[in-house]
Amino acid sequence: MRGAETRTEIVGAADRLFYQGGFAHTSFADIAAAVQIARGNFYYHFKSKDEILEAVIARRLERTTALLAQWDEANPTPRSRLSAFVRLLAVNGDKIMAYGCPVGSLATELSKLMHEARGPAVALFDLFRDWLAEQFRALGCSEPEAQALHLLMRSQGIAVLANAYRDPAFVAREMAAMEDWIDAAITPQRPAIP
Amino acid sequence: MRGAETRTEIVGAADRLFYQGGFAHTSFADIAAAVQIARGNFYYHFKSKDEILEAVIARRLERTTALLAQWDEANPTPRSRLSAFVRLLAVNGDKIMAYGCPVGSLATELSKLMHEARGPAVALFDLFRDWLAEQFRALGCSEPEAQALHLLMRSQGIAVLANAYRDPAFVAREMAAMEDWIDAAITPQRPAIP
DNA sequence: GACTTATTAGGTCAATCGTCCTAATTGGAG
DNA sequence: CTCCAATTAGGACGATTGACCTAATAAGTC
Repeated sequence: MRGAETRTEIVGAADRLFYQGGFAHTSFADIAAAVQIARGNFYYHFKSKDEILEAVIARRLERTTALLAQWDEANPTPRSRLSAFVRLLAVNGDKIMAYGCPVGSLATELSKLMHEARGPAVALFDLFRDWLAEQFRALGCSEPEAQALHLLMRSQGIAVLANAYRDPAFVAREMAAMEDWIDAAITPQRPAIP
Repeated sequence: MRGAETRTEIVGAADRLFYQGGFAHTSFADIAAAVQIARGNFYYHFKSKDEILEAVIARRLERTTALLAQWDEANPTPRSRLSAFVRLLAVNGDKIMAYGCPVGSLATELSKLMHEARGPAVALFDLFRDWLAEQFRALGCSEPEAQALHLLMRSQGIAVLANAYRDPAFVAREMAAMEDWIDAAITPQRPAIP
């Protein structure tokens, strides 16, 4: 059963390298060097590079699902759960400033490559969107899905500019603005996205 | 002087291809096919692929500067100029849904490649940021640069999600939300980013 | 029209890419 | 211990990459 471990190591290294350097720019040689494995050995575990990408996306889907479940556990109220989402920008602040958002940058790259895995990559967005919408719905908001996409939109915009300018103050300021927007959005008298 | 025309054609084709398929994924063969030119001939006009990228960024800086000047001309008030910025999301809607934002996606890619042209690419953001800040300053806002970055952030977030979901309704909704935010931001009694 | 420069065409280069194949090695089952 | 399957190591493949070189051509200039 050593094979399964190797496969996991490959997917883990590929995940990290795809995030840091992009999918197209990461070669088998790069992954092989990271895992300390022979190059040809990849094809015992994966038939092609695209198959590694599939596995990486599957891994991210699993880990994201687990993260959202953990947020559900750790936060009793929908409002505090939304804050957990906002705080992710601070938790991963350094990585985001160095490499951008793993979800957004992968989806954008696969779109440009016209890669068939674009759909599965966008499914990562779906996880966050549906989870966020669930929180807004629990808070009695009128348009939970639109509000979820709005939060997702802001997090993506923050990630892109954080990566471009690498300014922690900007991230902190926009995180606070997100919190303010949430508070305003869940106040009944103000209906939609202000 | 045919040489200058050829160079312009090369840069124009490279600009489009870099946008549509990304910088790393676009080969000399791709550009050559687009311009109908011999591959080896590139090196008369450019010493390397990186030099083509420099020229593409320079071209984008020029064209963006011209666009902003045109917005200044066409719009008498700072408020209407801000709307011109928002409308860009609709004007380029189809391209954004297909390829994302040319500025954001290039900056993100060059960041991952650790390419030296990342700085010049981010300078494209500077043009928009400074121009937006000028409008907020003219409107007597207290933090024009932060507000400029906020608008830039929103446009980037919209571009990423528009590219991911390809949903025109989402873009239209968020454009309207941007306009509402601007109106609230330039109302004196409400200070900063709400 | 001769001459010189600017421009282009076409071919070659080593390096690297993803892919594939086969022999060696490992490790558990009988 | 033996044997068989699982796993790994290592090299070779054709294709493509960015880069470079040189000869042919076009375009002015005198």
